[in-house]
Amino acid sequence: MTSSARPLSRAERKKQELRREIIDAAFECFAERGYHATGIADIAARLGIGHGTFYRYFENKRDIVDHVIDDLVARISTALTAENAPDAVSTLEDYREQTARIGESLARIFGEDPRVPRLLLVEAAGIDKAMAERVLDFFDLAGTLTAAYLAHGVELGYLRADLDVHNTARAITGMIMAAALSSLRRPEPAHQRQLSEAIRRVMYDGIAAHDTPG
Amino acid sequence: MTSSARPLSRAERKKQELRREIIDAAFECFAERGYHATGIADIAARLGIGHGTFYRYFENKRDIVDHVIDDLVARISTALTAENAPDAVSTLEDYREQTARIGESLARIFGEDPRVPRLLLVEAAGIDKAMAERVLDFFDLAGTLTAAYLAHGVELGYLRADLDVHNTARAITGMIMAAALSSLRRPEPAHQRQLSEAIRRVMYDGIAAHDTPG
Amino acid sequence: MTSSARPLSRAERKKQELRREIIDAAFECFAERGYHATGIADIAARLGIGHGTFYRYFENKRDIVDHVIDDLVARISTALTAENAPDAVSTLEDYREQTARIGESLARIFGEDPRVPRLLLVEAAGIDKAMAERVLDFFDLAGTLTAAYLAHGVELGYLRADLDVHNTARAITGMIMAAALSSLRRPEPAHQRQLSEAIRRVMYDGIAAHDTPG
Amino acid sequence: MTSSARPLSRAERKKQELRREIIDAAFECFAERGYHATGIADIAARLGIGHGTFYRYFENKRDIVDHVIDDLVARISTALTAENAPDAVSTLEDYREQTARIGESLARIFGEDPRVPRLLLVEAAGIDKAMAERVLDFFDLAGTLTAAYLAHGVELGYLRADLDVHNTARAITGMIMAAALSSLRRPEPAHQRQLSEAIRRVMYDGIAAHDTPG
DNA sequence: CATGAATGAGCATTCATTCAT
DNA sequence: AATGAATGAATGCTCATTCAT
Repeated sequence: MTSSARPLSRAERKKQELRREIIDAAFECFAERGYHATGIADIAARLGIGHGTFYRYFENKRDIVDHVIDDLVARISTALTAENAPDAVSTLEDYREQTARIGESLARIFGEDPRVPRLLLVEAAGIDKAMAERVLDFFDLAGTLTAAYLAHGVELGYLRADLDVHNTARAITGMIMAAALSSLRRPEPAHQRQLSEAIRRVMYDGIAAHDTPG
Repeated sequence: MTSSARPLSRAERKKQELRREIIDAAFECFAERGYHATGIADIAARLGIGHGTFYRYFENKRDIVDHVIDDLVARISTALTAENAPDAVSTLEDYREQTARIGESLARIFGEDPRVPRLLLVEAAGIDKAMAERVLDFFDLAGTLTAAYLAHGVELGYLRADLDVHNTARAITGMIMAAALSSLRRPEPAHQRQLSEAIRRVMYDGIAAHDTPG
Repeated sequence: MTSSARPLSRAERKKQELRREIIDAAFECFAERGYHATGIADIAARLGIGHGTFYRYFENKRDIVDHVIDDLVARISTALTAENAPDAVSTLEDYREQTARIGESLARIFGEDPRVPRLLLVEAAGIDKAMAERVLDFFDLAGTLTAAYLAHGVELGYLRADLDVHNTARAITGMIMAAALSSLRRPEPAHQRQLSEAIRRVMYDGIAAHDTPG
Repeated sequence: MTSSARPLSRAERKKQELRREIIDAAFECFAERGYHATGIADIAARLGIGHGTFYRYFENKRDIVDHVIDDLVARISTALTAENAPDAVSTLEDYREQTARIGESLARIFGEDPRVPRLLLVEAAGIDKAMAERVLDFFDLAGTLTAAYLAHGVELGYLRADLDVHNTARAITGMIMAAALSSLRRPEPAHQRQLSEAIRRVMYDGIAAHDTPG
């Protein structure tokens, strides 16, 4: 899926390795100090390489941050699509379990390394116009994916027939975003679990008292 | 509330006026070009003043952006607390109306001038560590405010007794954030109204089909 | 002819003055060290100004060298056209005197400050493609000017009727160039005078022995 | 003339060959892009060799340009001295023919490949102080050679007895230089021939009308 | 008080050169 | 011998800030 030609020479492999390390170091720097406060020299110094070396692997400062974000988005996408497809479930019960699973996946990704949500939600949008667009694209993508899940549920009848699929998906994406942001200040798994549960309760039960269905 | 001594000399008043204009100009620049891409000269040029003058009113570039954000937060807070207090309602029906009212207020603020959500949600967090904290503070504040509404509803019995007030408030804040972000790309009032409605439907009815209470 | 509005404020005058000084300092640096070996810092240091100041007066390094060359060309043009017009003479005798005068003018310009021919003939062409073109333009211009003198002479009959005006002008320009170059190594006025005389002898008498008219 | 020991091993011969190719590639790069705009990598890339290899054959960038110029000067000298010696002629008629022959040789060299005059007259002098000196040396050399021809003619009586041999030689060199420069913009053989003819007419007939001997 | 000329710290980027493989 | 990955000195340029006028 990833590699095309197997026989990578040793040199080629080392090259790919360093490239990876530069992306990782850049990720760390950008997430910790912020994009604008990070110099190419900082990234290079973190790896103990000359800063000229950086330019053998990436065009310029703007180039690498794209790769860092690509990497993050890919990591998240992979984690999410791994075991959860929109059409993998057929009952509300299954769906609740699936959303719980997805929630856990997200919690793991964002919770394990707070730099992930920090870079994605705090730093990225402020880099420049183009990156802000990318971040908005990312939210749109998340909304579209979520909408697919919802549409499937409506089709199969376990979700409200009059559900505004796209806008509800946006609302849900917003709640996920809130959870990710909240993990920056309250990274404890317990808290994240509770927030995740509260989100699911809102989704399934709403907030109103039982005897007053609205 | 704001001013203490009334008798401002004419000079003093002009000074306050220019100060205001600088804040506004800075807001426009930061929102349009981004904080890092904006120079003090840009702000001054927009007003037709010398850029040295800027420094008679604000310490430095970092200083003014704080004031710009203060200003925004104050504007939003004012709009929200104007006619809506957490304890102003006592039935679910009233509460629905109140949330609708609040939603409209927010839609107006974010929808009227897309630079408001852009600066607050796109630019601000990436400025530096301190500003990122402020943005997170802002979200926490929004959550705390929302929590007060929810707590009032639980107390009066029109909201679920087992509602996780704080985390649900965070989730709701997230949905509002999503709406604000979405206004950047889909500023049409109709769309904003639909999204707002979808959010309220999630809050009151959840997403599940009626005959399957979960 | 030069200035349009008289009432230049004191500040404006100082600005023009510094601009002049920067051009002069750049001329000196470029002529002495060469364009590529000269840093903006060198130019600024020579004037005792901060190197940021440089950029208040000129776009970039490439910008100023254009102004330096403009300046040189203007200085030379002025000196040449001062008292010598192609149609100011009507006999060969007059023409010889005019060429002698022009030769002296050139000798003065190139001889007084060897950095002038050095920058123009040694440094300039190697700066980049665009400047090389400018230098060639300059030679073409010199050729065109010279051609005008020759054409006038042919018309009035004191120069050969079958003179290939344009190519002969190019040849003469070449001899002038040789004289300018030679002034770099043999700047003594006596030598320059002799070379100038030799050039004129070639022009008027050719090199062949009298009794063998070719 | 060039090699001392005959039996060059096969390896040795290949080495010499590559050395040649590097010089040629460097010549092309320097002439086309200019010395400063050419990187060692460009030269190596043109040959398809690693740019580390370059340093096995030449000390550094400055080193090779010396060799490139050496090569050019040698090529030109060879072409000129091939069949034309200062003392090979004894009449003005012969001399005219000889200068025509030399002119044709030069025209061929400069006209065949415009990169030759470009590198020699446009790029070289701007490289650095030392190279500028070399270029001036080259002109001096050309002048000295020409002076030898003239001296021979004076001695044999077919050139003016009062000819200022050295300075006239410089003037003639200047005309040749002008022709070479002109070939950059007007490379058509016809034009070059006309310019060449005009130069010879100046040399032999001067520019004055016949009946006015000056 | 307002101005904008002057400043220089700071940073991205290039490229000749070295050297381990 | 050939290679090209690594290096870091060098430099053009920006822009927030100061201060003399």
